[in-house]
This record gives sequence, C-alpha cells and structure tokens, in this order.
Amino acid sequence: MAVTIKDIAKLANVSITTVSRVINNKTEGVSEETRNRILQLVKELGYQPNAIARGLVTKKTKTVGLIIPDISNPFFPDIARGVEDSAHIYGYNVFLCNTDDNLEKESEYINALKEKYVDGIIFTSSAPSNYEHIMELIKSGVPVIMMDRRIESEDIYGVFIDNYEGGYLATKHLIDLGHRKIACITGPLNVRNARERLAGYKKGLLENGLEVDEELIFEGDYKINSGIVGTEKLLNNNKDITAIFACNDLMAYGAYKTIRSYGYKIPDDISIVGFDDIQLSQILEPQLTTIRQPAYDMGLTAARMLIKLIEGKKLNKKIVTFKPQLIIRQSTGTVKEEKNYS
Amino acid sequence: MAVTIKDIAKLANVSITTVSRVINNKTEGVSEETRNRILQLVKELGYQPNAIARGLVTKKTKTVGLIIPDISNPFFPDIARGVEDSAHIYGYNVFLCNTDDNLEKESEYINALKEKYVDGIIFTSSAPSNYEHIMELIKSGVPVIMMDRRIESEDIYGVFIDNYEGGYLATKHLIDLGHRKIACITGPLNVRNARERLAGYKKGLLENGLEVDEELIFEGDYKINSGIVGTEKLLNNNKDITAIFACNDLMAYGAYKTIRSYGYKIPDDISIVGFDDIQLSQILEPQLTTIRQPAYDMGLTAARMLIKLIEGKKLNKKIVTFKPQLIIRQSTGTVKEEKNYS
DNA sequence: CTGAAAGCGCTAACAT
DNA sequence: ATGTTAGCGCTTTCAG
Repeated sequence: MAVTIKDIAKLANVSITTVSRVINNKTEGVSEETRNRILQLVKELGYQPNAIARGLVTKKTKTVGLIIPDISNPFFPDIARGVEDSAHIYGYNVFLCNTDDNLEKESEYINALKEKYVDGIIFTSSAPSNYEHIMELIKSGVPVIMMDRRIESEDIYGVFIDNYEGGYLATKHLIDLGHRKIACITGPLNVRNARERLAGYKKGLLENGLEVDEELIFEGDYKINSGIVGTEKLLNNNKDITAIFACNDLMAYGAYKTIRSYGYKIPDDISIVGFDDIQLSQILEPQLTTIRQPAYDMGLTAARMLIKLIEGKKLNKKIVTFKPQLIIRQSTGTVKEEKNYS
Repeated sequence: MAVTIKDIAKLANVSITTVSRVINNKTEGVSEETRNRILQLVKELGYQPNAIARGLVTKKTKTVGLIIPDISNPFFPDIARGVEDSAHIYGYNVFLCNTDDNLEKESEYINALKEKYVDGIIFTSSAPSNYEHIMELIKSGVPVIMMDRRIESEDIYGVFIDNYEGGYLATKHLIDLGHRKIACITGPLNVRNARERLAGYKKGLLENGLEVDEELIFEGDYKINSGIVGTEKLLNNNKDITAIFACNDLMAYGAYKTIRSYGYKIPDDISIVGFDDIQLSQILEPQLTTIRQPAYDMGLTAARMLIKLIEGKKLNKKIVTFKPQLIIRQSTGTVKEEKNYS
C-alpha cells in the first residue's frame, strides 16, 4: 500500500495531526525543525496525499465536471481547453462528459458527477425548455455555470455570447456590401441561441428597409449536412440569392460544397458568412468570413467563475456576455452588377 | 446534508450493512421484503451513494485519466470521444488533461491523477525517450495504456497505428500515379511515429528504385505553420517536385496554402497526401487524399483495454496496432506530361 | 437473512 | 507547538 500520513507520523515521532498540518501548509503551530523533518520524510518516502480520504472529510474534491454535447464538434475543443487550462491553474481536474444533446445522458452525467462529489459543473445543455434537471441540480447546492446555450431561467450563472448582435453583424456586413437577397440557414430553432441569431438577421434586414422573406430562411441543425441541403433548397427556389448567412461555420462549409457543386463561385456569385470562427475557417479556400466567438476565452472565464463560486468568492456579474466579432475574410464580396440588376 | 446509507437504515429499521447490500445488488442475504422496503426509501429520499466514501474503502473510483497533448488539436477530439464513450458504457468517468507536450505538465497530471486515485490512465506522451515518469507510474501499479505515440519500452500496453505502413502507403500511392520527385514534410523526428512515417516513405521510394534525396525532406512539427514553411522551402529549392507527402493533415493544410500562394494547382501541378484523416480533410477543396487513422476506434479500444485491465481481466494482446488506410480523394493525380519531362 | 464493529486516510475541533 | 479524538460514508469481515 501507498505510504500514508500515519507512516510519516510514526517515523517522525509526531502525531498525524502535525503531519497533516505541514502537508497542508498550515503556517502556524509547527516548529521549523519538525516541519523540515516531516518534509524530508515526505520526499524520501514519496508520500502523496490521498485526495479521496481528504475529500471525504472536507467535502471538496478539487474536481469539476464539464458537460457538453460533443467534444468532436469542432466548436467545443477550444472551450474545453479553456476550461481545463483555467481549472489546472487553480488545482482542479475536469471530468469530460458528452451528452449528444440527449436529455437522458445529461441526467446520467449529473448523477454520476454528484456521486463523485465534483465541486461544480460547467454545463452546455441542449435542454431547450425542459431544464428541470438543471434547476434541480442547482437547487441541490452544486455550483453551476451555464455555457454557450442559455436557458430561460433568470436564476443562473452563465457565460454566453450575444447571438443577437452576432446575427445582426453578419447581416449588416452583407447589406453593406450591397446584398439584398440574403438567405439564412439557422440552427435548430428550439435552441435559444439559434433563435437569437435569426432575430439578429431579421433586425439587420428590417433596419435597412429590407423585408423578411420566409422563403429565404431554412432551419438547419448546426451540422454540415444541413448546410448542404439547406443551400440546395434555397438555391433551387430562389435563383436570385446573392448571399447566405449560415448560423454556424459547419453549415457554412456545407454551403461551400453545394455552391461549388452548382458551379457558382464564392464570393463572386454568392457571399457567405458563418458563425463561430472555428480554427479551420481560416484554412478553407476562400477563407471564411465569420462571426467570431472567443471559445477559448469563454471556457477560461466559465471555469474561473465556477471556481470563484466554489471557493465562496463574490462574482461581480452572474452572467458574462461576450461580444461577437465580425471577421472579414474572403468569402464575402460586393454584389456583381449583372446579378444585381438581372 | 445529503441523505446517507445511515438515514436509510434508520428509517428501514435495518442495519447499514443491509442497506449497503441492496445498494450494491448483492444478490444473496437480503429478503425480498426488506430489499423492497429499502429500495422504496432510496427512491423516496433520492439517495445517492457517495462515491468518495466508497472509493476510500474499495480503492476503486470508477474514474480514469486521459492525458493528451492538446484537445484543440483536431486529431484528439475523436480519440477523446472514443475513450469517453467507452468509459461511460462501463460506468467510468474520465479526467481530461492537456500537457502541451510538456514533460513537467505530464508529471503534474500523473501526480494529480494518482492522488485522486484514478483506476487507470490512457496516455499519449510526448516523451521522446525520456519516459522514466511513465515507467514509474506503471511500476506504481496504475494500469496504463499508451496511445498513439509509442515509447520504446517493451513492457507496456498500448494502442497504436502502423505508421511505417502508413508512410509507405502514402508514398506508394504517389509513385503509382507516376510521381518521381516526391517531397516529405515529416513530424518532429524525436517522436517515434514521425520517424516511422518517414521510414515508410523511404521504403516506398527505395522499393521502387527511387533514391532518397535528403533535399526533399523537411522536418516539421505537425503544426500548420510548418506545412507552410516547409513547402516554401521545398518548392524554392526543388522546382521539379510534383508531390508532397505531409506526415499529418494539419501540415498538408499548410502545404495547400503555400502551393496556392505560389499559383500552383492541386493536384494538377502538385499532388498532396496527408496523414490522420481528420474531419475537415473532406471539406477542404480539393478534398485531401490522406492516410486514415481510426481515431475514434483507437480511443474506444484503449478505454476498453484499460477497463479490462482494471477489472482484472486478461487481455489477448498487450499491444493493438491498427492498420492505416489510404483514402483517395482529390488532392492527388497523375503527373502532367510537361512537368514530367521538363 | 441480518447486524456489530472495524477501518479506509484524512481533517478539524478541542485539549494540553 | 503538538497531540487526542471523533468522524466523514461506506464496505467488509466475522458473528449470530
């Protein structure tokens, strides 16, 4: 068996309390001499504190849970990295949980994490409206930071992005370039951020004297394929579209594919704006113009907030909303005259 | 405080032992009647076992660690997902740890995970040759599965891919298409898999009567930028290159960039083969021909092996080596006559 | 079929 | 400055 506090105590001829004190850097109550003696032993024997035993008495495990839909979705690794980096700095480890937007799995993980006494949870829930399990979790006393996807409740902590503003920015950019027939491929509209991005799109249109044409709106699901299918539909029904706002980058990639297969050029024939700015959007040809979400920073912030909460510190704000940023690259351009007047 | 086994025992008028028995589904030793009474109480009170307390006595935590260089590197999310899925099936949770190929961080995480009594660890180490900390970890009794990057020791469990074969496959494909001047952008050569891919490349050349020209080999670091820089160097010094084997997809993307900025066409002027087959390689235009590593399956397998090990079951093989697969897409083509004879 | 008791390794009053 | 003691919530002999 591994060496314990008891072994050290015996060898140092002190009580386990004393050993515990020096292990935990309790400043007072131990003479320099005994402290050194113990530290020496600790090193010699390669003593490692048993976090499980410690957790049993302190009720703190220095462990947090990160519940997300899917780490293979390119939007999440950066978030996860931010969370983990931040956690690591403060001495926490993070449990990774993938729910596939499945409510049952969400509940399963919540239970598992509670049983393992995580100190807190960062949660990107798919729960569109049905978030009792989350409220219950919060009520049970576990600190929770909601992340990226907002639930309607007011009584939560969270890190989000201003999706409305993002949708607006994207649309405005397109309008500024002269586009008038601007289609929108939305996310799944039961998810709040999808509705917000769409609302931003509509605002952009309206504000510039353009009408919202439902024919130009296609409800996707944030996956590549719906970008492909959506663009096909849109293009087939509306020959005069000059621009598409895809509500995430993945669907923008799908749009690329369809547009190419139709023999159109980006941005000469059709401009595209995405949303997220995942790493590969800069690699694509042409590089994707998109609305950047600072995923890494959001992860960093969420973890920092969570740990403050855990450690009983005050938070200035319960909700941090990041500003989205328009990143202009090569997939958007001015409207070609011929098309404009055709 | 949360409800404990004790509370249940009191209310059910039985000892905690009995409660423990039904909680743990010990088949024998409890009458149907008491069992039901207890189960009823468990449900009513929302009892959740305390995994920490349990862990303290059983020395098992149903927890594993996953140590990788960087979850934001697109190669790792699929692996992580495989590991997590597999772990979840068996009731384990996984700690995500990013080391940035930093030996110190590796050791830090090893310590943290040991203190938290993880039942086992899946490890992609950057340790090129310097892997004492890993051997020590293994000696300390923690089951470890090495993953993706092989260390030289024989006395390990691991899940790898046949990198040699992969390098060979890539090169052979290019040769079959008529290429003779084939450059190679390698990974960091202190990493074994990079050396193996390079060796496979050389074998392909030699086997077909071509010479290995060191001028055509550039040592990269698996990151995009080294693909950019490497391709520049290669192209500047060797005007007659008709193909490049980039030892991972990320560097292939870099090569794309440079080749385009030079005004060349892929694959008409230069063919490219990558390695990994990360998700976005199908989205790129032209779609990348590459050597596929089944990342998700590798993760799945590693976790399954680890859990078998943890649970004391026999493993048929200590090392599982996956076969790489050539995925022919659009970035490779036959050599153009003019170029061939110029 | 059920229970009493010990103990996992540690922290935290409460002495001294 | 140091030690004694209780106990965190659970599993596990060992008895009955």
